[in-house]
Amino acid sequence: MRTGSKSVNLLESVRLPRSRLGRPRDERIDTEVVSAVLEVLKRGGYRAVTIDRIARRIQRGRSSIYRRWPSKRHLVAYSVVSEMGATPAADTGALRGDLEAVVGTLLRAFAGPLRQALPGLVADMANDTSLREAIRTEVLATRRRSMRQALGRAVDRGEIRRGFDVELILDMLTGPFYYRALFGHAPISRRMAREAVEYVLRVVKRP
Amino acid sequence: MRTGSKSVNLLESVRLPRSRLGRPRDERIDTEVVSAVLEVLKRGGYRAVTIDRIARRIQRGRSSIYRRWPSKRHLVAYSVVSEMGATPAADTGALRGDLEAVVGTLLRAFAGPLRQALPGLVADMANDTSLREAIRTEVLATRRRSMRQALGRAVDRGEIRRGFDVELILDMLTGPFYYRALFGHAPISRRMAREAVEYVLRVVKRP
Amino acid sequence: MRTGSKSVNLLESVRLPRSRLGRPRDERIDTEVVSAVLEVLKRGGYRAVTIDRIARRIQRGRSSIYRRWPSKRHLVAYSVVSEMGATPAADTGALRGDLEAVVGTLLRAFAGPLRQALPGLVADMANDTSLREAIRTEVLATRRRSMRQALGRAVDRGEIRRGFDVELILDMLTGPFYYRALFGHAPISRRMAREAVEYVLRVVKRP
Amino acid sequence: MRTGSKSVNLLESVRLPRSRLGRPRDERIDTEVVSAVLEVLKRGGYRAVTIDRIARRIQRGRSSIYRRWPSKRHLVAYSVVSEMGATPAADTGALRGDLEAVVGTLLRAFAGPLRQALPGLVADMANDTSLREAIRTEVLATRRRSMRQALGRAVDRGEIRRGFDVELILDMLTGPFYYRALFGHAPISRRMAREAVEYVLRVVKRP
DNA sequence: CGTTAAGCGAGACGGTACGTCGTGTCTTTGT
DNA sequence: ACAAAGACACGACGTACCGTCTCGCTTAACG
Repeated sequence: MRTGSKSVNLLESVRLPRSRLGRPRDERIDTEVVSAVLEVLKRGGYRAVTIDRIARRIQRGRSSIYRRWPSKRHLVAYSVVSEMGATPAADTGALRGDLEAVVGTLLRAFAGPLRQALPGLVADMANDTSLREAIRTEVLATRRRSMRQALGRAVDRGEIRRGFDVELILDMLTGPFYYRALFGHAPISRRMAREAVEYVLRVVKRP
Repeated sequence: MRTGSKSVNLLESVRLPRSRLGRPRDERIDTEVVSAVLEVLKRGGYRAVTIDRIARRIQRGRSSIYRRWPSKRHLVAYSVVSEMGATPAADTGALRGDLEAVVGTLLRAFAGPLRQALPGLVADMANDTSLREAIRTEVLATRRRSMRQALGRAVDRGEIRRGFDVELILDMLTGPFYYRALFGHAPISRRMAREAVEYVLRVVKRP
Repeated sequence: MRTGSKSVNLLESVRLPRSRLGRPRDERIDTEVVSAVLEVLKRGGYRAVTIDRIARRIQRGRSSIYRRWPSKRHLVAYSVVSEMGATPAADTGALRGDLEAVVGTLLRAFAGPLRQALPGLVADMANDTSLREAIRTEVLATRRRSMRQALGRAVDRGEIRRGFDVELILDMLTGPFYYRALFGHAPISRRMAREAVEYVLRVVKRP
Repeated sequence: MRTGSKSVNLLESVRLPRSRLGRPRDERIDTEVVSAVLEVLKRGGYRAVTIDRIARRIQRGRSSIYRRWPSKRHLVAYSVVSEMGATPAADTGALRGDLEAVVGTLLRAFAGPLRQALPGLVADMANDTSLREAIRTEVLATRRRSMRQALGRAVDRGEIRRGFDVELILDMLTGPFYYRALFGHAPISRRMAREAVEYVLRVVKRP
């Protein structure tokens, strides 16, 4: 966010330079809004997040929110993303370590408000292609890229075999987290995370 | 559905005997509603499904819908479930065959209107505990139970090892389907289904 | 009511002979319905009178009501009328006595459930010409006719002058009762009734 | 209406100064709504007045109506009242003149849409105490007060006797108008209005 | 140092879906 | 036939959000 004109980008590493003219934006509002969203999300779920409610909660005008995010769904997406941090990756030297870092991030993410927000976001993604793209490219893609690189390094090190379906491996590692978060049929636990890494390693290990 | 009073149950294996009193429900309406929902779902997604639109489409009163399902989300859930059929399983004699039957069902399911409905349903589940329970117990649980049994049989036959995390295995097999359906970052293909079975077998095969 | 086919007549002095075929109507239902209506009327006003509520209250089917009265408004009209009795009049030999008899009836009428029913009935009359006619001819007309006759007798006796606007006199005598009943700006009391007669006599007395 | 928050007051002699904050209400909508209501009232009666119909007719949102009036009945009441104008009275120097002014107003009122609206309003008044009070105090009370004053002046001038029941006299003068409007058993004519005044004068004239 | 462009708060506005309720009719089985 | 129960079509109600808009006021940087 934080652009001159509203943007579909969820994250922005660099603050886009805006016009110097006029009253400058109150930077505090950005933070206030996001944390209000996360709070409400945690307590009432996606449905409880109402632009009006958020605005009243932080004693600001609704327009101050709409000036920064083009719609409720973008706001929520941004809030969630900024909470869980986009940064995954790490190069520990061994595949197991790299994968454990990844599931560690997921573990933390699904403990927070993401869990509450996910269902609603997923629904909105279905109706808003731009949001879908944004989340796909700005959130998922980053993680997946770094996971793909970790697998690549392991192949190069001769740690694992080659020729497996990389994308599917990624999905088998992380899919269960999303799946459980959405349907809640089983807990997302540290133990489960450990096992998931174990099983994936078993699939790709040299024959 | 199809009970005397509105029910939270999504499916009913046995037609509950309803009171003989009064004008009997017009069975056709049930079907008409469900297929209208599926059609609209396919063409416009979850948001396009409106009780009013459905009613007008089939030339019925809105009350006839509300008499059968307590809310829109229950209606959609029921429609989708009845479309994909709750029936999973099969005992082919070999684990590979059993698992292939399972992913085959998923493959077909995510080709139909389920894909359109899933995001919206998932969101509603988050806001409606009763719906969540209903889907969990009436849809997921059935599938998972039969998968669990298939694994059990394979263990008994000595086909695979024991001591793995059954639930996680189930999630690693089916999770990727839901995950891809929701985020659309990769296609749900026959090939992918085949590989998924392959990888799972690799995890549970005897050492 | 109590006709073979539903009728618009509110009152029926003579029981119309109905077909002997089939199961005979349960006469008790007539009474039960009417008293239920009057009760509900008294406690909740016109709006509280719901065909469904009445039926449930007396443990009968709604159709048993619709079989007897063509609509809610006819039912209410009938109930009210049958409660206050259509009979006005009397020939006491002196105008004052005759008029006092009339206002006495009104006094009693507006003490009962009529008061609760009147506003709603009045509204329905505006949308249902047949009801309007029915009430006009079967309720008002009777009273007015007898009042007119009382005035005629007084003229003949030389008790009062002639040449006044009879209809207006009737309205000035009874209008205030309805007016007060509808708007409630002043009480309908015994004293007020007495004065009304007094003033009317003053208008028509010989010069 | 026209207050900051929705009000039960039907009329406001003085425009209450509303908050300067926020986008100001579009004053045109007030007028548009009211005249649409009056039109519909005239052509279809009370039942034809539907918030939705009114909104569509003037090409506005329904919320713009609900923002101004808490319910349909309040809207209709306001519309009717604002049409007939609350102001009666006048001091012509002679009682006859004053009373003629009063009945003149009534005559005009019952020629307009009031006649169509009255029955429905009367019914709603029975179910909504606040509306009842509003109409009583803001419409009837004003008229009656000025009539009472006219009678007082006449007494002071020695034009008429004292000791009569003022309230009843008011009801005998105006009651017949409402009575006839509601039941339609006799026309509301100029001649009838003239006679009514005549008769009332006869009642209160000095002995 | 005043102009000026933008931020800000409040709230009106047009839309759209929701779920409820009441009406009067229709359709069963049972009596 | 009537009785009881309840399904059915219809349509209004009032509520809740959404995202846009329009005010008056405030705040800096620019000129």
